[in-house]
Amino acid sequence: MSASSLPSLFEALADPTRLRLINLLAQGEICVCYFVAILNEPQPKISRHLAYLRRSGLAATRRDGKWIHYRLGVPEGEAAGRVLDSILDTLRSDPAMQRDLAALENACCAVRPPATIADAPKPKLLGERP
Amino acid sequence: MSASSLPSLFEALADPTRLRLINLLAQGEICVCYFVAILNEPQPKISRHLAYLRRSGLAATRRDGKWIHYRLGVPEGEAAGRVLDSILDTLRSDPAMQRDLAALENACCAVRPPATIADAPKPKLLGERP
DNA sequence: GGAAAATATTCGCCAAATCGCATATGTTTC
DNA sequence: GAAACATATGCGATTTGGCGAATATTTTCC
Repeated sequence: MSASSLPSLFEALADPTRLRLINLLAQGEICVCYFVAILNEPQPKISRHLAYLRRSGLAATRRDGKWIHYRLGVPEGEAAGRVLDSILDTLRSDPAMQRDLAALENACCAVRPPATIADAPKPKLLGERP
Repeated sequence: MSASSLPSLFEALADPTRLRLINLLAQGEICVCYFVAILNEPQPKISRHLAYLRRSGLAATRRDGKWIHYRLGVPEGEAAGRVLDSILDTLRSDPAMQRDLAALENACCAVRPPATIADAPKPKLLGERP
């Protein structure tokens, strides 16, 4: 990654909604309806911010029937990876972000998940204990 | 630093001119005319971006007669410090940024410095060999 | 094939950021 | 105190970004 691409990386990070999305994406592969349910924001808003992340190379998608799963797309370059890692670290240390992560865990493993994500495919979280 | 302040941190970093300024500021305390000379941009543009950095807490100033010296103002919070450190690291690894640093060294130690900074106070660079 | 569900996109509007240019402010010097 | 210098700020124009509301697209299900 050349420094000429750093400004656009930071533009992508300069929005509270996108930071929340990135924080969740760090957990693994998650489908859109989960973001809508957890952030509790209008679906078009979520979709626009996810599209922004995809355009900026920070996210990638996989279609699965009518669902679309998002995952982190790490920007190329070792140094950029370190930047992103420390950012993810910083996010994890924030209470509001921890609340989002807890809500994700909750939605994943709930016996009776909320109606909006009732039959959505479960996220594939990284580093899970089997 | 709470995550609610992260977006504004990233907004501050989301500009090529400000990244160049930050890269130079990482070297120590530098007065404005050096930035103007090294970046080779209009003085009001430099001044506005420096003011932006100051407002966002990333820079602090010290008046010295008619000159004003800028230095990095590290944002509070251990995690944010790590973010900033890795960003500075990334900047250092970029060729264009390295050119700026070389130009700074050059301007500092030149026998005949360019007229625009001829009698400006020399920057106080950190970690210099005495 | 038509309804329903999941996701994406368009549109109009408003707030904010950047820029170039001109000008103001503060400081020194003679 | 007036001129010269270093730095900051105001202004108008342009661009960009985010939002809500409505709508389009793609896929499944019956």
